[in-house]
Amino acid sequence: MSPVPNRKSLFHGSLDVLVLAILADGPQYGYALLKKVADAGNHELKAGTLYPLLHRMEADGLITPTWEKTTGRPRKWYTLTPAGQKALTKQAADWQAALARMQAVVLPALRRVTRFPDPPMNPAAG
Amino acid sequence: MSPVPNRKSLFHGSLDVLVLAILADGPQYGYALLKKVADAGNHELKAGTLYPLLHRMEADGLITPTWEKTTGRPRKWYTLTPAGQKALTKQAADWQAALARMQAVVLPALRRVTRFPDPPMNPAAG
DNA sequence: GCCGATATATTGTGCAGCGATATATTAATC
DNA sequence: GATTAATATATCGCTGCACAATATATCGGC
Repeated sequence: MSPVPNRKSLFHGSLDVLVLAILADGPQYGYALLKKVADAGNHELKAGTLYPLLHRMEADGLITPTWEKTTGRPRKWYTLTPAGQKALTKQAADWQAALARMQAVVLPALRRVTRFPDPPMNPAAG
Repeated sequence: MSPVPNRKSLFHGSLDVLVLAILADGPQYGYALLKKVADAGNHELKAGTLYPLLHRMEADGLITPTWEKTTGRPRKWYTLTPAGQKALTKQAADWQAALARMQAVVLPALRRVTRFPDPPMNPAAG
């Protein structure tokens, strides 16, 4: 296990959930993940972000690597372990809960502001 | 304006959206925000996080302060400016979009993993 | 006088995410 | 055969968010 992370921020670790979720669909190698996430229109995942993240997840036993020798540079395929599936279940559920609470505040506010974009200065106008 | 922030991470700035959204409902002072967020079951907002955040938003002209002299320590009420409303509109909309893309990946994966929590080792069982 | 609650604020630290860079392999282009 | 581009993994240093710790101020209750 890597040292206890300080992931306290509201949606810190959402990248972990994203990667775990993709791997739940089947093994992937890093470069393919980069392209996949970029193509899906999701927040562009950078190589300098992904590879350390994969190493962390591997160190935590959530994913396990297999080298594939193809033409060109060899690919490192990552497979979700049972521990990884468990982590995905928990983290994704936590994420859903946090999301719901967040949405309960944001959606009404968004509606309110969208409906009244620039409230009049004149109190008689209300 | 403060120098261009490096807010690139997936849901970085979600705290900003949360605070802006609450302020869209009416002016609040810092300590009340702390209690409000904690009571709402949302990720507990810490004083060491909130006050610098409020100062940043004030410096960016998104909110404007008014001191209230009450019994006890004076309160600093923050009101959403028109610029703040505009920022909320945009940031919350961006947030919704990012969310939808994220959910499109996470929800199916969560269902899949929940339905097959521990796939059998025996290939003949498939 | 002291403690606890209320209330704002600053300082130092940990670390996630990123830009920049390095490295390896192959195919295409010059 | 040198150069470029695409594929593919990896590391290092920087920035800035969020937090713990701490300081400060005012009031009420003991």
